[in-house]
Amino acid sequence: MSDAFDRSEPAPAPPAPSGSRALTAEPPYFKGLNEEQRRAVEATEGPVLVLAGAGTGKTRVLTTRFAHILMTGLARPWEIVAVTFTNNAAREMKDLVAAMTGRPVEGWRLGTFHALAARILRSHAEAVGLKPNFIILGADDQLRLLKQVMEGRHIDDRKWPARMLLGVIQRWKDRGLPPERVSEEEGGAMADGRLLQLYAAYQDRLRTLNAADFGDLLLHNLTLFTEHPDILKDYQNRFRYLLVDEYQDANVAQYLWLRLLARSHKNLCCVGDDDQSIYSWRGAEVGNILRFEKDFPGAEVIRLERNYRSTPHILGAASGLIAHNEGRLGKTLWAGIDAGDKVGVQGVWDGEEEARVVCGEVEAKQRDGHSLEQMAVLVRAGFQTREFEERLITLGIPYRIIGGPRFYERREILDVIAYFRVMVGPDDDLAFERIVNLPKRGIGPATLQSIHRLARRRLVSLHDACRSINETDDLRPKARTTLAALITDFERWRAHLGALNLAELAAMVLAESGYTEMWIKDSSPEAPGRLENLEELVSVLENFENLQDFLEHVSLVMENNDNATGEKLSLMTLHAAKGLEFDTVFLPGWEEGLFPHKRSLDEEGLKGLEEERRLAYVGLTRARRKAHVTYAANRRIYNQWQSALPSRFIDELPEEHVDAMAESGLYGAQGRPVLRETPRTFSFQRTGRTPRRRDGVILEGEAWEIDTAEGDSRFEEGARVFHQKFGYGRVEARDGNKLEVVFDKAGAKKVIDSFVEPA
DNA sequence: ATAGTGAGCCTTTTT
DNA sequence: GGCTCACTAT
Repeated sequence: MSDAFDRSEPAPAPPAPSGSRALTAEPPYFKGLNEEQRRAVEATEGPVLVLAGAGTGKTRVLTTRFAHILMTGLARPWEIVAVTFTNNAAREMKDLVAAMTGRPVEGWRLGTFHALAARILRSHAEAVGLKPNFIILGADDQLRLLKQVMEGRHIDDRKWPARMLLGVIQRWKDRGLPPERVSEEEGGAMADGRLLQLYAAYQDRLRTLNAADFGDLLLHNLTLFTEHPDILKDYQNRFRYLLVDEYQDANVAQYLWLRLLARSHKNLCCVGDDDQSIYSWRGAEVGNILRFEKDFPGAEVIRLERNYRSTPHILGAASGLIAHNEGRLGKTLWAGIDAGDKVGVQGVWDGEEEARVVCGEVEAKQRDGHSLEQMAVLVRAGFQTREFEERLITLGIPYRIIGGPRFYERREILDVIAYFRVMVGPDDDLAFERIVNLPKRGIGPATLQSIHRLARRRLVSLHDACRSINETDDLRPKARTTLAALITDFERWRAHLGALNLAELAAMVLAESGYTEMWIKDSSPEAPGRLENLEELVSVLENFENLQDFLEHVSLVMENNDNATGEKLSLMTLHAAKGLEFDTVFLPGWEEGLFPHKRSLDEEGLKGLEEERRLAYVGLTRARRKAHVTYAANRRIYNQWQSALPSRFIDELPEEHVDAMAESGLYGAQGRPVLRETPRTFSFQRTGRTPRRRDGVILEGEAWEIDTAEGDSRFEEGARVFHQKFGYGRVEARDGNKLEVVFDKAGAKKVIDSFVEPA
């Protein structure tokens, strides 16, 4: 943090009145704001809650407010803190404000909660027992660390999955509770009643490793602020205006953080929508928004209800749906445009047909001149995208998946980063452990354990233990020399740290460690993609001065950017879609069990159901002109066919805003496999809009595949074929509809005829 | 002792 | 279908 630089910047002068605007004192950015929006922008002093329904210009208000504070000289750029939840939102806001004000963005306190908290923590790391260069652990490391701690305490990972325990610990952190503040009972019977101990031990390990996980960033901030009032005071004085986006997503820790920072000046403006609260499972607390007026006495509440996005039919459908929820603040959205199309609701036979129908509709829209950029498929769960992807590939429709595994969560990226981490901080045991046998060096679990023992005995890190391993005869000579060589390698690379630029250094490490070679030799179909990612990583490194900065960037900010170019259809989860909008939105999978998701209902009951309903509300309100809901009677979920009823949410859509579509032929069997002994029990009724299954016959998976083939495969021996997963290959042998194909990359595989297409 | 193979597990949402 | 765990061949 370069405060000296920030503070040396001169205070902004009030905007110079431009010639044409000279008569009206009103700044240009006010143009087009409605009454309420303008009020939300102008009410700069004191606590303000802006209840902004979907599509009511929330982003506009937030950015204009930021610009307004800046341009009127109420505060200098670094005195305004603007917090978002996603990097995307932060970037968007930055761009918009920069465009509005024409000012450079350096020194702005605009970012995600996590990024801002990390920055503060770096400045005062010692106060919470960390060093300023602490590393931020991702999900992967967290889990491994917890597993290690569990192993040390003989807590059975089978009986108490580390994943689950980590979840509980994270919820504690979300509530701002360090181990010493969790009540004894709360741990309950989990982990044989020792979960609380486990939490404490986990935190100890983190500190020893000079590491923080995501939750710690906020948690340590709270500790810092409460134990060091002088530091808090400093930030309270510095941060004169606080702006918060998506307040309904804030967890308790984030709420406390805001409350501490806003305590003296109270200039806190939170924008949110209780109807779009969809993150309770990761600790978000709708109560925050419902309690705002109580928490901040004298708060002004401004409602934005004029919707600028969707047609009345879409709004009507969404409003009718969300009205089934209790305990909301209540808003009445209204639109000023023509009615538009009703929400389409369509039942289909199974997931495959659903993908066909939706993608067919996409093609039709495209032919009518609609841009793929303006269409999106929003699913409940990640796995649903697969069927769509397959269909889109077949049809040759370009698409992008938003969300999905983050760039930095990919295996190869984590591996390389682990190399870097060991270079920067040799004591980073987690990173060291990750790469010590990567590529394979013959250092197996047994050898690793000896190293652990030695490290513990001498109270040094794994890296240092290896360095002195030659003094002992714990290990076989072979392992010893390998390890010695690895340590030497690291020392050599480390020596180049200041001299070479990062990209060069990375290339060197990748080559000399044998890591790149490992993937070159790998014949799996993913290998080429991984190599590409490695190249991308190296090129990203060009932009960084030192590894520290890069590692921070990677763990907090870095996103997928491999799909930036070209016009594409967007595929994403409903969660990922929040804040976005499209002309046309497809909402597949509206079935009981999937949406609302069974697990949500099982675990959270009515609360879970209401959150699912809000998710449906979010989905519908993403659409500007048209929303298509579909549901399938049968779905294959990990290789098992399951039948399902249409989602209750479909029944909750007001009839007058819905158009139930039943295309003849959709249910006809022509061109489709005829299923033996499995009469079609799912029929669409033209009159009612909620078709129901008449009985519960379940479709067998085997019948499906066998009956797909009419006879022998359509492929000749020797034919070139393409498989979505394995790539290109050559048919070697046939057996009915089964083919034996030797793939160029993936080797010989037996595949079903229908899974490949002519190359 | 390690690496490669096969069986059985789960599978929402993510900064 | 992916991941972890256990077994077997080297």
